[in-house]
Amino acid sequence: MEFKELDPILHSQLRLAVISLLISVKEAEFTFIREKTNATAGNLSVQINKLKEAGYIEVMKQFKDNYPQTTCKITSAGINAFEQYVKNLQSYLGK
Amino acid sequence: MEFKELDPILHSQLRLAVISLLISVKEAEFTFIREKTNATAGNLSVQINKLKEAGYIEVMKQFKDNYPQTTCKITSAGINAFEQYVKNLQSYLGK
DNA sequence: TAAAGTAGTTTATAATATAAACCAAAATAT
DNA sequence: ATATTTTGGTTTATATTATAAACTACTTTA
Repeated sequence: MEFKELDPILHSQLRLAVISLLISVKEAEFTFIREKTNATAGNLSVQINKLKEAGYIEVMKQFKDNYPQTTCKITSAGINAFEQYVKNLQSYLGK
Repeated sequence: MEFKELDPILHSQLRLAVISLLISVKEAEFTFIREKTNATAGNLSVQINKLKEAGYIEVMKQFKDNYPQTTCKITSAGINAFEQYVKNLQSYLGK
């Protein structure tokens, strides 16, 4: 069995959680992601930016009820990267 | 679905590969692990030490045919940690 | 006996993760 | 009305990690 490369963008607990979440819900607000992942806002902000930079998510900023609102949505590149990551990870977990 | 904590000792590509390997072969020499993982010797040396420090592997040093020989063996704590890691990882990969 | 190879370790550096500090505005309490 | 707290973040500083480069110590081969 060969050990496959693990995409360093996804091989991070918080970024993996964010992508995992966005895979299931398609779209989510910053605060929702923060709650689900138990991350600090600062850390989440940084990691969301890296996922955006990588083209794995799309980030939309607007105002909702007077407050800023950041919404994230997974891209097809993000879905692909996640699927490949899971596949490659099998080489480390499998029998 | 809750995102479980991922043991930081195991959530590292190289260390995970080493443990994965040792789960399957029980005991392996440094050079064998190096070949299987395609790691540099320096990096492998450091990561093996961290796994030893964590009590996940046992490291034995001796001389074989005039050359130093480092042999690694997984401990029961290592097996447990790996199993828990895989289990927790499911919360990120699952449907 | 000089050069190249084996089997690593140590150290320096680059990349990452994380929390702390900060910012701007809105809501609330005094 | 104005001080305080809360919301929803971002930026920056720091600690941790991963990695490669340099080094050690010895052996084999030319």
